[in-house]
Amino acid sequence: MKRSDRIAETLEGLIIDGTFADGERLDEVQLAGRFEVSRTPLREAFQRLAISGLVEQIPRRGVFVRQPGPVQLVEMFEVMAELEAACARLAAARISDEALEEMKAINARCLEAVELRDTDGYYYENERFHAILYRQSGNSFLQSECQRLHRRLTPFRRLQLRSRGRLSQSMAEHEAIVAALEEGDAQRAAAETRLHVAVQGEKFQHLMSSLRPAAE
Amino acid sequence: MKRSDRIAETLEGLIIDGTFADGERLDEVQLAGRFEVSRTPLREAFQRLAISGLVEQIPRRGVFVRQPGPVQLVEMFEVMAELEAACARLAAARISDEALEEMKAINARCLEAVELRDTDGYYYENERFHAILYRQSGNSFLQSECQRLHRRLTPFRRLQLRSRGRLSQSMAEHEAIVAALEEGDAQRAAAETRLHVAVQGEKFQHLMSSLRPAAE
DNA sequence: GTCAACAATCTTGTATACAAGATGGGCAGA
DNA sequence: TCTGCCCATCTTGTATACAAGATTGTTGAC
Repeated sequence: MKRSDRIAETLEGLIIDGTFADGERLDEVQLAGRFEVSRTPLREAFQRLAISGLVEQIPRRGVFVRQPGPVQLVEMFEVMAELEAACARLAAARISDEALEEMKAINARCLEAVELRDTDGYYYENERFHAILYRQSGNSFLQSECQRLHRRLTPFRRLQLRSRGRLSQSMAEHEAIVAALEEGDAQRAAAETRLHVAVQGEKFQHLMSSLRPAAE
Repeated sequence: MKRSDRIAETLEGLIIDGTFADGERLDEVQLAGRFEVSRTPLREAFQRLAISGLVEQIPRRGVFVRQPGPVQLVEMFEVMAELEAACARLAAARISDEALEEMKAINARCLEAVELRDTDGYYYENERFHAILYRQSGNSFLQSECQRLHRRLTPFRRLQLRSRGRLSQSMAEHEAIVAALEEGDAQRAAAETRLHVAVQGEKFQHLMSSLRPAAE
C-alpha cells in the first residue's frame, strides 16, 4: 500500500491542475505503462480518486475525470464557508495567544504583498492563515475535513484571487476575523469568516460566468 | 466494480454494528472465503473502508478495525452539529411549505412514539426529520456530507436516545427547530439545530463515561 | 536459563492470466 | 441506401500466481 498511494497523489495533482480535462477517460493500461506498474495499483488509485469525487467510475466502461460544474462549485464553497465559520466559532473560545499573534503577523505580511501586487506571496500567506484557523478550532476532525475540502477547491480559490481589488478586500476580511477572535466573540468570528469564504465563491462564480457566457 | 461495492457495504455494516471489535484484524483470505470471492474485490472493499476511516491499513501488516475513540467521537458530534446547523441556516430561507408540513407531521408521530415509549419508532421518525433538514438546505453537496457523517455516527446516536428523558427533550428541540424554520429565522434555526445535535454528543459522552469509568 | 539470531511460514503487495460485458464495425436484407 | 443484427475486439472485473517483507518459533551460544 505504498505505490498506489503515490500514484493516487500524482493523479490527483494532475486532475486538480487541469492536466486531465473534464470528461477525459483515464486508460488503465496506458497509465500503468506510464507509471511502470501493473494495473492493480492503478485500479487502487482510481478507487481513491473516485471516492474523493475527482473521477467517476462507470462499471465496465472505465474511469472519467469529473471536474465539478458551476453549481457544484457554488455548493462546495457554501459548505467551505460553513465549515470555516465553525472553525472560527470554536476558535474564538479556544485560540491561543501565540496563534493570534501569528495570524496578525501573517496579516502584516499580507499587507506587504497587497502593496507589492504580489498575488503569489499573498496566496501563500493566505493559506497559512486558514491552516491556523482550522487548527485553532481545537477539533482535529473538523481540521481534517476542512483541509480536505480546502485542497479540493485549491485551483478555484487561486483563480478568484486574481479578481480586481480582491486582495485588499480579502485582507480587510482577515483583519475583521482576527479582531473578532481576539475579543472572543464567537458569533462575529463565525459571521466574518463565513462572509470571507462566501465572497470567494461569489467572486469565483462571477469570474466563471464572465469567462464563458451562456455555456450550454 | 459491483461485487466489491456490496462487500464494502456489508463490512461497513458489520463494523458499525460492532460485529467486528475495535482493533480486530480483518483477514483477507478468510473473508474472501466467507464471501466466496478472491482477495482482489476484498482488497478494494478494504480501501474504501480505510478511506472512510472505519479501518486502518498498516503496510505489510493488514487492516484493523478502528472504532473512533471518545475524543474523536466528541469531535465528530461537534462537526455534525455545525453541519446540521448550516443546513438549518440555509433551509430557513429555502425550505418548501411541503417539507415544513412534513416535518410537523413527523413531530406529531414522534410525540406518539414518546408517549408509547417506542424508542425504535422515534428513532425512525427522527432519521426522516434529519434527512429532510439536509435535503432542504438546497445544497446537495452539503446534503451528502451530512449523510456521510450521520451514517458514521449511527450506532452512537442510537445509544444516546436511550438516555433517560432524552426522547421528550429531543422532541422539544425538533419543535423549536421547525418553529424557527417556519419564521424563516436562519440565526435561530441554526442555533437550535446546533444545540440539538450537540446535546446528542454530550449525552453520549456522559453515557460513555458512566459505562466505563476511568477507562485507560 | 535467557537472549539473540536465523530460518520457516504466513501475509500482504504486485503482476499476470482469464472471464465477461460493452462497443463498434461490417455484412446482409429490405 | 439505410437499418438492424451479429461478430470481433477491446476494456474492465476477477482470480491466481509470484515476490517481498514481517512474524514467530526454534536452536545455539553465553
